Amino acid sequence: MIDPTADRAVFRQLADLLRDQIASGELAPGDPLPSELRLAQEYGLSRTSVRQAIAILRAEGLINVERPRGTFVRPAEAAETVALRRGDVVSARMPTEAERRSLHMAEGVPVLVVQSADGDQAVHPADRVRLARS
Amino acid sequence: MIDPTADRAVFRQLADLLRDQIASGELAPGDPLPSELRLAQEYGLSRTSVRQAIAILRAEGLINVERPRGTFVRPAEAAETVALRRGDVVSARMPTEAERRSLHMAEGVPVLVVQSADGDQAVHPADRVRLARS
DNA sequence: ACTGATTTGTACGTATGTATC
DNA sequence: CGATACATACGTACAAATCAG
Repeated sequence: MIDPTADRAVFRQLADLLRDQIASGELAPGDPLPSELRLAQEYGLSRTSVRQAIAILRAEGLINVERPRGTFVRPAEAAETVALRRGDVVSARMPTEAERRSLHMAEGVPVLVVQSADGDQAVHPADRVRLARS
Repeated sequence: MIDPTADRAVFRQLADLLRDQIASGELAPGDPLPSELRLAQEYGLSRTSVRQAIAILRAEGLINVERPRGTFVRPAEAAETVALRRGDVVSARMPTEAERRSLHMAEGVPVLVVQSADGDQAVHPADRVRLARS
């Protein structure tokens, strides 16, 4: 399961394991992950290592942590489609803290930045917006 | 400077402080951050708290950690422009571990996903690619 | 070639706080 | 009110890679 003597750090191994369970659907959107304490006991790790594994999945945008209710597989958001206009240039980056708060964004979600020809700039949460070139 | 009695966690306060220094240019691209030990001593924090602050900036894509050389303000990558075609739909998300390795991507960098009308899908590192609608 | 210092990474432990149930 | 679960913050120890001398 998890091999403390392996080259890969144990918290990375745990993150891999949980990521695989999410990817395979064994852990479906909305499902709770086992609590940190349960995971620590089950795999024989410290709670610190479990939290490092969880932190990886948070940064990847795979889970939501609702303190202190638990940790859940993130469900897909309903995405609105925004039309691109002539001369628009699209980029993506992680939001600043301020942007995350003001746009009510979850962790591990990038922003799409649309720079229009006239110099205006729009910033969209990438989990709720997709861009279409008509 | 950092207030242990404040509502905001000390490691978040330190992250704010460093983020501001990067945003203002006081820490310029390529500049090294003080070592974890130096930061811990300077601000009277444990190394654990310093590492949590650093982790935030890593997830935001603001710094590169080169072990054991040090931690540096991330310089901007040279970005190639890719043209969008009729019917393309653009989204962004964090890469999987496998994608990050195969595309040689730094931490805290999203991918741009271009779904073309014929069903093909292209995945681009968001720090090296921008998309243009002609 | 080697040695020691520096720096980040991993992994453990403890204690306490806070919000939910 | 107690149990549960995540958050914060401290500490220790050792590993691994780089660099200076």
